[in-house]
Amino acid sequence: MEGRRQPVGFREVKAEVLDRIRTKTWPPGTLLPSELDLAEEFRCARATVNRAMRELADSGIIDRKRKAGSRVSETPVRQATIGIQRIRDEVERGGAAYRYALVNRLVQDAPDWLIARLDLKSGARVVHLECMHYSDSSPFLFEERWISIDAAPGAEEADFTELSPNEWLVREMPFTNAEFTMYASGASDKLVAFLSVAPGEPIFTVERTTWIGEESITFARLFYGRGYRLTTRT
Amino acid sequence: MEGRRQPVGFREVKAEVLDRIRTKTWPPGTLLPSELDLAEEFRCARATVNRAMRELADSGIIDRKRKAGSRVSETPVRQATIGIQRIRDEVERGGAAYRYALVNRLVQDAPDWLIARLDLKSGARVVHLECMHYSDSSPFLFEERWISIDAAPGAEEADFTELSPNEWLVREMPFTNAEFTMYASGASDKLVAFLSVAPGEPIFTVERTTWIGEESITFARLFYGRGYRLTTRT
DNA sequence: ATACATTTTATGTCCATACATAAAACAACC
DNA sequence: GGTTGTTTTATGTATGGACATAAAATGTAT
Repeated sequence: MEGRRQPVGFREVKAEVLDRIRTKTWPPGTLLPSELDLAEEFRCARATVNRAMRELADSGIIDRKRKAGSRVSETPVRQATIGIQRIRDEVERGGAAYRYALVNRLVQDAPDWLIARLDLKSGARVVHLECMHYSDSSPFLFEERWISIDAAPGAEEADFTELSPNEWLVREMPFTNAEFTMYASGASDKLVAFLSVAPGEPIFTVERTTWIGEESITFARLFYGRGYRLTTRT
Repeated sequence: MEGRRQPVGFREVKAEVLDRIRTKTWPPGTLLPSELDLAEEFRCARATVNRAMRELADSGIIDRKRKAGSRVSETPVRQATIGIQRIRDEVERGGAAYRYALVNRLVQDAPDWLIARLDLKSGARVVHLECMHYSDSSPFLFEERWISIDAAPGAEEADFTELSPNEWLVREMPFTNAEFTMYASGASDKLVAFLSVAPGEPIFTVERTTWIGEESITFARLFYGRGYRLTTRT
């Protein structure tokens, strides 16, 4: 007879299931035991198994379907997460001092490509900004941004000389939804000047579109300085 | 008197809390009501509120601490997720035909930088591979890869002429942990030949280190062809 | 005042149960 | 055969209760 068992939590269940998958006790495609069976095996409540399995499903390791059960994913689509933070925080986390400078500010009619991208009304007006972010006085990134005045009326009054649009938006329109696109581009003449790079030099570039609910707020293109690397873990 | 209320689920709680944050009923920094209070307000169980709040915390919108309570995050670190899949699936998802070719295969002593990166024993042997992935016969990406023979003995026998190391690893060593680093690099002479690009042309590059548990398996450098874009949403 | 011990409290987790729901499996029918 | 309705079942979620735990707040002794 064993004594009092220590409580089995969802972490243990998750770890054990993951281990059986890794060691191919349950190879890809296997139909796993039902939550009820697993709960019985681990001597815990079904809710505990459910949470473990839900988290495994969230990270793409198993696929679940009502009635059909859970099976080990055959074509794994693993979810890697990137932590997106303010540019200031990104710089300061590296131990450097952050500095910001507004390069250009302009209120204009939204160009057609922007109307299409943000799904604006034709003739909508936007604030167009160009700014620099520095890390210890060396160029960190050049930012090109358009803000919809309809969606963010305050943007027309804000002058963005002290506060970067990045921080202004985080303060005024917090907790939006965003889409990020990353690619490599070659440095244009403008970037040569601002980022101190050679013409055509590879630039890590991020485009960011931001919505609040269904309404689009802003589109930004971020050109990172030489040597920038973005890291993430699964 | 109202009739029978419809059940309030964690989704509704989450949406309502999110809405109050967005509309600045609860601006950044606000200490939110306790789970018990929210459960009473929404007339649901605390577990329901707990799940809603846990998911908000997971996505970086609120910060939670025992006893201290939950507050709206002031310096939001939003989590964006990237779906990582097999290169074949990535190509085929774009509607193109996938083709793979092994360029070079070599068993060698691990170079020092790789020993450091994968934390290998000194003198460890690795399989070094170079391969091409095509999308509809146009170059999609050039892959440089090293696989630890200690961690994946089968790699010494596999010839990788038919099956790409990417797919071989997914099949043989599924469900590993990985770290991704993305940056922009300039095309080297080798890449000029394989990716049909100009010398120095900006190349979106990904480095991927993979572990199974604590043991590192493989390191890969992926050079994507012209025009590649990686997109993610929060 | 400072250091240490105690209480309080909000979150973290687990449990047993219940009912909802989607989808597979089956049966009945044409 | 094919179509349609019914049953079964595994997951999805809600509930109320319980105890664990971390950390803030408070009290106590030095």
